[in-house]
Amino acid sequence: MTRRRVSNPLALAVLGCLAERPMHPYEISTTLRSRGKEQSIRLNYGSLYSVVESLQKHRLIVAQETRREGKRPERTVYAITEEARAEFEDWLAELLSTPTKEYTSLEAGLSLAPALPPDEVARLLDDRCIRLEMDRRGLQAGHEMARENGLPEIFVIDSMFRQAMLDAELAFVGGLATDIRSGALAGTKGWRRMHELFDSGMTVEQIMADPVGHLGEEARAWGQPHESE
Amino acid sequence: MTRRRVSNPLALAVLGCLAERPMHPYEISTTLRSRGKEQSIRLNYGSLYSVVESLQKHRLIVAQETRREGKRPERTVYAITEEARAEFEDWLAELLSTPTKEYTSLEAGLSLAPALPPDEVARLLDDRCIRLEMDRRGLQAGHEMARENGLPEIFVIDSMFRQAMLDAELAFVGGLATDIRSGALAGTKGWRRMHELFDSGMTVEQIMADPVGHLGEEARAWGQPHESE
DNA sequence: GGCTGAATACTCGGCTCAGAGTATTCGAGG
DNA sequence: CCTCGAATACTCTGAGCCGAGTATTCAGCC
Repeated sequence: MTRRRVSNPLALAVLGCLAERPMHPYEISTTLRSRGKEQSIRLNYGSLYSVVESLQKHRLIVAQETRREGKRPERTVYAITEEARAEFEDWLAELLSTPTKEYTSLEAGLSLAPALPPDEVARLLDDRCIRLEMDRRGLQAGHEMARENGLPEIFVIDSMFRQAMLDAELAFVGGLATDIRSGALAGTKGWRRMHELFDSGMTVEQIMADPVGHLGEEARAWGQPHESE
Repeated sequence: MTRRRVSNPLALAVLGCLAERPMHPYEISTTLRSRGKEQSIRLNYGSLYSVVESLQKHRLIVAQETRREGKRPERTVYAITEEARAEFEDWLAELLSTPTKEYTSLEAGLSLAPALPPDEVARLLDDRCIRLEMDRRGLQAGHEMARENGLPEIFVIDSMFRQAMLDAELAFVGGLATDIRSGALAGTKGWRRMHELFDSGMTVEQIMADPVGHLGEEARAWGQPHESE
């Protein structure tokens, strides 16, 4: 049991919608989309309907009426329960106040980066910078449009956060590419030497049998596991 | 089909290990842990074994031998295929060069934050800052320890990235809490007024029937969906 | 008045993933 | 020499998630 009865953030958004007024699932999805929330909360039909069902099972929402309009498929309108209003606020408060470890793909990539030669990594990171800058311009344009439409910052705060993170990533990645090329990043010399040895047909095992001999004094501690807690 | 035959980043780490030498799954897991990669790549047994099976199914790794040592459970040693070496490098290059949209829980929280009153949000964000600073100290300590052990920066670059992101989050969240309290964040006045009306028993629907009347001139555009692409 | 494409409103099956549980062996300490 | 906990090496099951697919209606346009 993952602490919360229902753990998908989409469920929180559903509760948020139903806290305003009863709706049927499809209406929830269009509401969320029209408010731009699907940028911040993963939304797709499969998850939506299973989340709704799960919320219902846990009595956080109740089916209010099932009716059909004309010959359209029938729609079930759900309402939030009193208990769930408290749950909603509590959960939202937790999201805001409590950081949780999140795994990003760049982090995964960086952790394995030494497997590629340094200059290639630098080139790939430059590539990334270009793409990040494009994304950034997109976000920026969205903010300008929001402002022109009189939509205040608080309603696009999630997007502003994304932009701040994007800026930080841009700064880090750009700096890293530079430091790899200049050698300012500690360990780059050994890293480069290692790939030269690979190119001349050596294997990791051969090199690691005598790191200092092959890579120089700086490689003395490389074999050792880095504990930390 | 999600582009890559196997999409879990753990699979990439597995290929990375097997690129060094053949191993059995449990050895892969201990290797990854001893190198601190489980901080950057989600690793647990269930996923490890299903990822290995999936890699095998797609002929990216092959079972080399199955042997038992004493009465220990038998272990299957896997080796990487030539094809998979290329796949590994290509995938890793993609991770580094191509940003992908990632959903974070804070972003989800921020997108729904207007549902709580501004002063409570500011308080929650202060809380978050405290916790972020604790996490930051932990990372910092890890880096100092790594340096003392002679482990160069390139081998903890993923952790340094995490720290950079953490710093950016800290700056954003701290600034946001301040701006909410000072009113420097556009829309805060209406946001606060709205919760005062809630407290006096009004519903979202009643307010939204006449936003300007209830919230003032700045709320003219609030009902409208914010398109942007 | 018939066609087309967008919008409405879901359903379904397969795949991934988590993580608790199991069974054995080894080493240290009393 | 016996026990107890840590390490070894997985297995299993159910929950969650995805997104392509389905079926219908409606508005616009020639």
